Amino acid sequence: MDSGSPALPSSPWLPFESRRRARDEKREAVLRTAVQLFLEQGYHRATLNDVAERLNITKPALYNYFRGKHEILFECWSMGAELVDSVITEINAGGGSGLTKLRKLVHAYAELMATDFGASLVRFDLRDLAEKDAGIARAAKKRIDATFRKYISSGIVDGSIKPCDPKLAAFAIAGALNWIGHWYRRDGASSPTEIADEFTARLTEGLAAAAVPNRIPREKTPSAPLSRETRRKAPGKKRTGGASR
Amino acid sequence: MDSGSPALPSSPWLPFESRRRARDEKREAVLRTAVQLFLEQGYHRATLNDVAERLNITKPALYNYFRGKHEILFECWSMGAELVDSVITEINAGGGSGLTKLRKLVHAYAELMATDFGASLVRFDLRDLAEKDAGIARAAKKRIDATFRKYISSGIVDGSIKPCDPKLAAFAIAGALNWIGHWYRRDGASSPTEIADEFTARLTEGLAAAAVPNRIPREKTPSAPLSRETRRKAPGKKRTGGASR
DNA sequence: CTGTAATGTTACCCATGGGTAACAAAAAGT
DNA sequence: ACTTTTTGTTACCCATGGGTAACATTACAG
Repeated sequence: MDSGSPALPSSPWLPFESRRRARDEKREAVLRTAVQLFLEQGYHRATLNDVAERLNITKPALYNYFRGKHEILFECWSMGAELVDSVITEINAGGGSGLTKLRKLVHAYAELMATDFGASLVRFDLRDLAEKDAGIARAAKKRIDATFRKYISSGIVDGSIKPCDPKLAAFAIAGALNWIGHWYRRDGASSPTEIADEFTARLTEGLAAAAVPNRIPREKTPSAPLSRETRRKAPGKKRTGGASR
Repeated sequence: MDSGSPALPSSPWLPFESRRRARDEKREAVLRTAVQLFLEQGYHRATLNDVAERLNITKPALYNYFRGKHEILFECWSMGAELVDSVITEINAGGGSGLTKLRKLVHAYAELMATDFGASLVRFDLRDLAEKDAGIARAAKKRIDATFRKYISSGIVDGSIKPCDPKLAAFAIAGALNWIGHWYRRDGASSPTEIADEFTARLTEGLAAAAVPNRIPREKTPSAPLSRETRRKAPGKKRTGGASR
């Protein structure tokens, strides 16, 4: 009975004692635990009781923070989407040819797929979302896809990428990247960085107009996909009024 | 009551009349309908009642042909696996460099992903299978992955493919291909053949050791991925004894 | 202290859907 | 014809798990 280990993703609810700390930290703790469980067991097999149990609370307590299971799923998915969005924003801010931007995107996206929230982006089934949320998700996916195509197209224009069908090329690249979310294991042979490096080379060398140095030119690529502070949410309460998100 | 359209994948059970025909045809009809429903709604949302309804029968009738829902899922998955296996067998029988074989595989696999049973291969969650079946499925996946790696490795040896990490290269290629199963729509802009041609070029030109003609050399590539007769099952009764499969 | 809001808990409800039992009606033997 | 097997049907069972109600507890304002 007393044996249970202290729950892997450190839980703000210590078994039976001090229960303080801010609301948002708890919300996030729920999401971290949920995304992990959804990934390892699948959304339908993972129950809210499971999620609650890992957090040392009971199912109804979850309803203090979320409307229901689908909302948890959606917010997990959103976390991943925000990560991608900030990656894109960062790349758009910088300069470079179409090929350069594409390589940055491939590299950062590959690393993202090795994270829980990143993987949730491609392993969760949009059909499990409420119709409204599914719409948002579809739109986000479309934006991401459009970005791949845009980089490729502009690369063709500026001469850094050889002519090809941007749509299918984008599908091929995104597919290879998304698949990482399905096979990557933390205890596997390759580290996220190694994978990202190799994929960046492999997926773009066929597109490069001329023979170019293989490795991604590390102009300023940070080791982490993005700076920590970029993705914070509005921390305001909730509970009162709008379901806006 | 009489209005219902005749159900898209022609059903051997006509609404309320002649019920003849062989057992196996019915089994296959169940699988065709099931795979379609599982793909369009997802395994957990698609109910056996749904499946039965589309076939003009009722749920318990399905149990004349299958042990339960997971068996149906597994057999759908198996259909896809058999298709891939026969593709591989065919390629292995033929000759050619590592690169040539890889291209054939990419081409055939791409076309397969545009079929229901092919897509089921990558869109069904192995965790929904019984542990025994899941083992079989994992083994099959491993064989397929091994084949990709083998072609790449042998291509490196025979000089047709430039040196690279066969494992990651195989993941990248398989990922791009598998993703087709997620985005391909019959009513989309690109036909399966177009997709297969483009992917064959796109995914292998970066690997080719020298500049080579882009398009796949159509030595003998049949338009259909494989000959119809290759994949028939043991048609014997069942019911008595062995659960062997 | 004391009232109120925030957060938990225990004890339920109940829709869903896989699976089964018991029976009906064709097909197939004999 | 008659039994027997195959293949359906109708009518159930019941485990699961999301969601809710009612109550307990703690934090904090005043």
